[in-house]
Amino acid sequence: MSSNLANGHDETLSRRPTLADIAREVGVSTATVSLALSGSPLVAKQTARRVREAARRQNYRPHAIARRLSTGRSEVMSLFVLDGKQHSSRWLLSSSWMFYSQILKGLSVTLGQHGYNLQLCMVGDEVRGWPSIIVEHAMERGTDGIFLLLQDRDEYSTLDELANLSLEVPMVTINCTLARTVSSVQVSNEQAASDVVNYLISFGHRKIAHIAGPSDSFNAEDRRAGYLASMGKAGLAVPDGYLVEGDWQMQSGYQLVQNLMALPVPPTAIVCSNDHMAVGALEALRGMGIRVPDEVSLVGFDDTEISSVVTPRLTTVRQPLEEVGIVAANQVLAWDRDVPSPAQHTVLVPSLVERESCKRLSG
Amino acid sequence: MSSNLANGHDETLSRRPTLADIAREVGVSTATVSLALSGSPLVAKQTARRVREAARRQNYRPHAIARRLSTGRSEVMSLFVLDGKQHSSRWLLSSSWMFYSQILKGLSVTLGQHGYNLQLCMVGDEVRGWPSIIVEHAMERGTDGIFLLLQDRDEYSTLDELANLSLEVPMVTINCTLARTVSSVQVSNEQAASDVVNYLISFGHRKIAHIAGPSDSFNAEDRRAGYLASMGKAGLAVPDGYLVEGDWQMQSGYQLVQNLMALPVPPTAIVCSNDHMAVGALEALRGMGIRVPDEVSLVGFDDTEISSVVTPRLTTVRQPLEEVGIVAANQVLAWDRDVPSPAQHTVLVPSLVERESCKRLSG
DNA sequence: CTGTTAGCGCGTTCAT
DNA sequence: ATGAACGCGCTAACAG
Repeated sequence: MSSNLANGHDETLSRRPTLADIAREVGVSTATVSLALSGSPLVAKQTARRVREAARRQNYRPHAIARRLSTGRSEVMSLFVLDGKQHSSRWLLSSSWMFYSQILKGLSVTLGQHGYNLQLCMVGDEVRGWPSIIVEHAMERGTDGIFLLLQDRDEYSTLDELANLSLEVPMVTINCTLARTVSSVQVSNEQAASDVVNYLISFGHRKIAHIAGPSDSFNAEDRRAGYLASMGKAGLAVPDGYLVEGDWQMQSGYQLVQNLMALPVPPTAIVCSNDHMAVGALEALRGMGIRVPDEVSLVGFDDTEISSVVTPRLTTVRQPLEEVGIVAANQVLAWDRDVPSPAQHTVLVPSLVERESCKRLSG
Repeated sequence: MSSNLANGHDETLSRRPTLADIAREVGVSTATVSLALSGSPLVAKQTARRVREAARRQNYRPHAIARRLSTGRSEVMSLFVLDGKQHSSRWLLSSSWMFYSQILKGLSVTLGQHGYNLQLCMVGDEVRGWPSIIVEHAMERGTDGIFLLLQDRDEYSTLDELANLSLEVPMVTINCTLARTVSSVQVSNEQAASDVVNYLISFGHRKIAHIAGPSDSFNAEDRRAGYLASMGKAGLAVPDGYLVEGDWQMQSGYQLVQNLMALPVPPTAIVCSNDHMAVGALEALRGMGIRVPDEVSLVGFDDTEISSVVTPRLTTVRQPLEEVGIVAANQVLAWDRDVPSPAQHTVLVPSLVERESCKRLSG
């Protein structure tokens, strides 16, 4: 019945209670209190109960930082999102975020279940030398694990700097493989693109074009490679002008598709490296009076929300991104327990989402 | 020219160098080293140089956790994203993420500039008693500031628990005001909705309906209030059936607009509480052969990407979300410097994005 | 200018 | 079953 709510123990004490305070009240030592509160069987039931009560009465909370110093575990994992060297407006691209968000969820939840906090560090264009930032974090022991979410190819020097430097902290790259020695988790965009082309081929298409993404993007390159692989394997030619490069934005899809259709032999199917460019293409085609999918089949990538909003609804590729986060989390968690586990490289498979923008070629 | 790269100092020493190690090499005390490395003017230029060199040679990094324990600052701020009591699929809602992402950027960048790390904690439906999680974080001194991103109204008990409990850590709620005593940053959704209605009135509309969001959402309620306020102020009636409630999803907009148009006196303009429902409404109207904006004007909310993709492009409301993050960050940073600053409540104003889905009523 | 010393709060021996 | 003592690595207050 103390009138002092904030601090049940009747002392003029603005500072937070520590193990010593509660030890004093119960009349035992700090060691006993520590053991009791962590549920050790070494302490007598009776004592443990009294300790817990005192702790509650004093509104005691362990000091996380002190615990971390003592145990040597920071209880924190860090996610570095490298936003590439693009315009800083890149962060606002919905396509980037539908990407980040699901991975974030996977990481956050999985790590949370294991008692880790997730630190988010967005590194934008403005920050030169991001590797040093990461190294610093790791070496200051502010983190027990590092996730590196990369979108764009970067200078090799920086990559190596990171791969070679032994951080003594588990690290996994997400969305790409930096080096054989550094664990990674990614989705096989190459296979996805390949599947898409095969799908179109099974619909009787032979004149298949590709609107790729920027060549410094990992995903764009993989998708391009998958496209080329399937075309080659099927013995289909890729005429001049069939493989063009956009910048992810709708506008570029809008313009590039016009070049495509102006070709001597225009394609009957177009694989776009993301949904936005596909939607741009869709609009341009509509403007040109070319019907989708009757005259041209169209495929997007990412299964963004817009792909199910446009008319016709866009056939696209969905990536299991939440699982990417979960797998990545589990990889560093594994490293954390039995030290230096060898690098693992996980590749998850995407799935084709069939909607209305593709049609079997009649005749 | 040591052959031991990992540890320039020639000792069989796998552990990381500490202040003591480098102090020993230079022949000064740890205190001097500490001061020198933090660039204190109290130390002789000569000594400082030698210290820096030794530090570099030994590849020394300060131990962040030790520093934090010593200084009492955790160097961390925490963002709690409360995902409401909805289906856990809520996290995947793009509309939520276009919301989160911009705020995240504002927070992350601003805090980073001040030497703080951002911890992200997603609290979903599955976690009962989220307030205790937050309290725990705060009381364990694992964080120097708390951001609370709330979407849905929650039980009052939990709110009060948080508002009353003095955390001794600055806290600001984002997107709503929990209590007068707790700082907050938000966008005036009420004014936004009000502006929208006035805009439609200025176009000659008088029969204006509203498809609201779920009533347990802060934003939905504010928008509904703004709608009612402007209607009332203009002396316009809100007939039975003109105010309906959806669930944010396209599907609900699709269905509700059909009820609206089946009314004895159907509206000539409809304010939807988000873009998704507006797009759903758009599709339904198209299906019913009702042209937008010629026969019915339509307004969305959020300026989601889809709003500029559909035909006609949707007039909507944009919120300055990145600025919300920046302001929130600055508020806790201010608190952090000169302690207990009084609660501040900032309200930012949204802006109407005029596109093609509204038309002046002719006649 | 520099060294000494005392915490910071907790976990963890090793005695008893 | 419990207590005393030490270590984690750094900063801060004071002494010289």
